[in-house]
Amino acid sequence: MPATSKTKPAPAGRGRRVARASGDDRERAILETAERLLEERPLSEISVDDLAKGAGISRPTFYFYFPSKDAVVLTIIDRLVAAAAGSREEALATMAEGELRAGLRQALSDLYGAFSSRRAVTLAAAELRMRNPEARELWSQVMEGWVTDVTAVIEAERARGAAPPGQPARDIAIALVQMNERVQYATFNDESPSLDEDRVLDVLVDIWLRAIYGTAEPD
Amino acid sequence: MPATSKTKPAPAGRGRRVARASGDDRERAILETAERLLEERPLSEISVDDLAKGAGISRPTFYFYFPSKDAVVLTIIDRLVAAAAGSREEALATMAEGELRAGLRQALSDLYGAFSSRRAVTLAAAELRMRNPEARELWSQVMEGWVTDVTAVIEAERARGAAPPGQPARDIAIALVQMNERVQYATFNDESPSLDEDRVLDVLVDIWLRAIYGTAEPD
DNA sequence: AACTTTATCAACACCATGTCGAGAGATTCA
DNA sequence: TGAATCTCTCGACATGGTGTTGATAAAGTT
Repeated sequence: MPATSKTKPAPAGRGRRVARASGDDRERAILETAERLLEERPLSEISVDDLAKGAGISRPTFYFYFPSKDAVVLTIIDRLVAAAAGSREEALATMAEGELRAGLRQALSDLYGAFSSRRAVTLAAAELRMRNPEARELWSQVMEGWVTDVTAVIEAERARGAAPPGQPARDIAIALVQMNERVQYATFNDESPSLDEDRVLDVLVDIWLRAIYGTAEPD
Repeated sequence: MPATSKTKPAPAGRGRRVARASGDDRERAILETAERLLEERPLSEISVDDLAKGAGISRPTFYFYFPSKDAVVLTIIDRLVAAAAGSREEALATMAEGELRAGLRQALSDLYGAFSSRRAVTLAAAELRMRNPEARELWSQVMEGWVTDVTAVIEAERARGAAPPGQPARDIAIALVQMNERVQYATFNDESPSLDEDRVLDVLVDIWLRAIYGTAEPD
C-alpha cells in the first residue's frame, strides 16, 4: 500500500458515501456555503436547496454528498468541537500551574474564544440540539468533558486546603459549566437581558472564584 | 349593558378571530390537546393536523381558531408566564423580610416549582424561542423581570453592608438568572451532565449565596 | 322569512424533504 | 480498444407539511 492517503476510511459515517476524487471540492463547497449562510440567518431558514445552489449543484446531487442538512451542520460542529477540545486541554494545563486566579481567567477566556470566533456555528449547534439526537449526544460529550475536568480541579483545590468544602464538586461544576454555556449563548445571540461582550469574562470569573473558593457569610 | 361577560374584547390578539359562543369549547380542546401531546413528544414533532384531530375538527377549521401551531403554544406559555410572575412577587416578598438564606431558598424553590409543574410546556417554550420572535420577546420579558428584581436585592444587601461590593449587581443577576434557566432546563430534559432533581436547589442556592455574599479568597 | 354571523371542511396552491432511475464522464483492466 | 465499473449528476416523482379559498350549513338577529 502506497503512502499517499488514497481512500481514507469514511471520516465518521457523516460526510459522503465513499470518499474519493474531485467531489472533495463539492463537499468543501457545501460546507463553506453552510457556514456562510449561517452568518446571515438561522439554520431553520436555510433549505437543502440553498446549500445545493450555493455549492453550484442540484438538490439531488447534494444528497450524494450528505444525507441531510443536519449532517452538514453536524460535520461543521464536529470540527468546532475538536478545536474547542484543544482549547480545553490548553486551559487546564494553564490552571494546573499554581497561579489559579489568572489560570481560571485564562481557561474561561480560551473557552469563550473558541466559540466566539465561530458564533454562527455555535448558535446553529444550539438550535440543532433541540431536535437532533446526534447533535444532543455530541454536545453532551463536550459538556461532560468540561464538567469532568472542572470537577477534578475543584477537588484538587479542596484536597490541598485552598478551597473550602461545600456542595459536591461535580454538582458545582455542572452548574458553573451550564452557566457559562447559557451566558455565552445569550451574549452571542445579543438577547435582551445579556452581558456585554466585554463584561462577560469578568463576571463569569468572579462567580466561578466565589463558587469555588468563597464561602457565603451573610450578616 | 348587562353584567354577564358577553363579548370579552379579544384576549390578546392571539386566540381566535372574534370570540363567542360554543367555539370556546373547541378553543379549549385545541389547547388541551397541545398540552397533552407535548407530554409525549417535542413541539417540532406535532403537526397542525395532530392538534385538529385531537380537538375533533379538520385542519382548516383549526385555522379558524388559531393562526398557527406556534400561536397555540404561545397562548399556553402566556398563561404559564403569568402564573410564574405570581411566584416571583411572592418569592421577592419572602426575601424582603430579612431572613435571607431561607428567603433565597424559598424564592428559588418557587421559581423552580412554577416551571417544573409544567415541564412539557417549559421545554416547548425553549424550543419555540429558537425560531419564533414573539416567543423570544415573551421570554425576554420574563428574564428581565427576574433580573431587575434580583439586581434590586443585591444592591439593597450591598447598601446595608450585608454583601460585599463586587461586579455590577445587574451583571451578577443576569449570570445567576441565566444559570438557573439552563440548569433547570437540563434537569427537566434529563440531559447527560445535569443535576439530579433533588440536588438542584441545594446547589443553586449555594452558588447564589456565594456569588452575592461571599468573596473569593484563594490561597 | 330575510339577513347576518359563526363555524365547518373539501379542494387547492405551495414548499420542503428525500428517493429513483436514467444517464454522462472518467478510470481500470482485459 | 473497448467493455466493465465507478463516480457523479439531475429530472421526475412521492410524500408530508403549511396556509388559503370558497361553498355551505347551522344559529342567532331583526
